[in-house]
Amino acid sequence: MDIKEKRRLEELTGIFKALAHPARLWMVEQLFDGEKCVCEFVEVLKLDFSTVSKHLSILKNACVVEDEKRGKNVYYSLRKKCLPHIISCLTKQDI
Amino acid sequence: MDIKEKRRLEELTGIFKALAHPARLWMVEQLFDGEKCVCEFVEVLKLDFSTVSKHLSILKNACVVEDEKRGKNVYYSLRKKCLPHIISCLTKQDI
DNA sequence: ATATCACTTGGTTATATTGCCAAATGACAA
DNA sequence: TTGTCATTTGGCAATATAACCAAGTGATAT
Repeated sequence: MDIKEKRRLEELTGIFKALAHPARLWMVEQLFDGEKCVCEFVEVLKLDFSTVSKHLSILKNACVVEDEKRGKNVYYSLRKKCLPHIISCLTKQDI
Repeated sequence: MDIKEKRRLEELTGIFKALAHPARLWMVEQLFDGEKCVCEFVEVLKLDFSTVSKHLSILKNACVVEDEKRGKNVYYSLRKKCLPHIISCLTKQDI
């Protein structure tokens, strides 16, 4: 296994790691129907602002989501557009 | 968020967790072109037999792979057949 | 300029994951 | 039966992850 292959695997596992937490996966699913700002997540998840922010930065670093600051708020939106399809595949039994 | 929704998220994150390790992801990819026995993985990964076996059991518990004992060997094969497609989607930039 | 709002970053502690070694298991072979 | 091979399980130490609180930042409002 060469260095290039190792980097490919690390990038891919980075995406899976990012999705491998209930709060993060839930937030990703919320983005399926459009952007949300951080405070909207904090309200529902009942986690500390800092915790939610860190979760989102993990998703951002993995290129799963992207952010945009507008006014006082930061809006997150889905970057990996295939995720709704992927999650639907994985949810079905034995496909 | 109700109990059923929590269980759904945990099952899904279980799959992503299983894929969120380079050695496990690599093994999953090896299974794309057919079953392999544990010793074949051990040889290439240069990890302890016990380590590889535990990795495979994580993948099995997440329903990503299945195993079958034949003679002295245990053969693992892919159960989530959509994974080649999923990985190809996630590998492409911004899709 | 100062305050406030909506975050992000740093630091700490609790918990989970990963790796190895050693020991147990289960199938086949002698 | 005794041994060996292929694998799993148990236990432990090292490392990584996740949560909170506190402090920092950067935009708007006063």
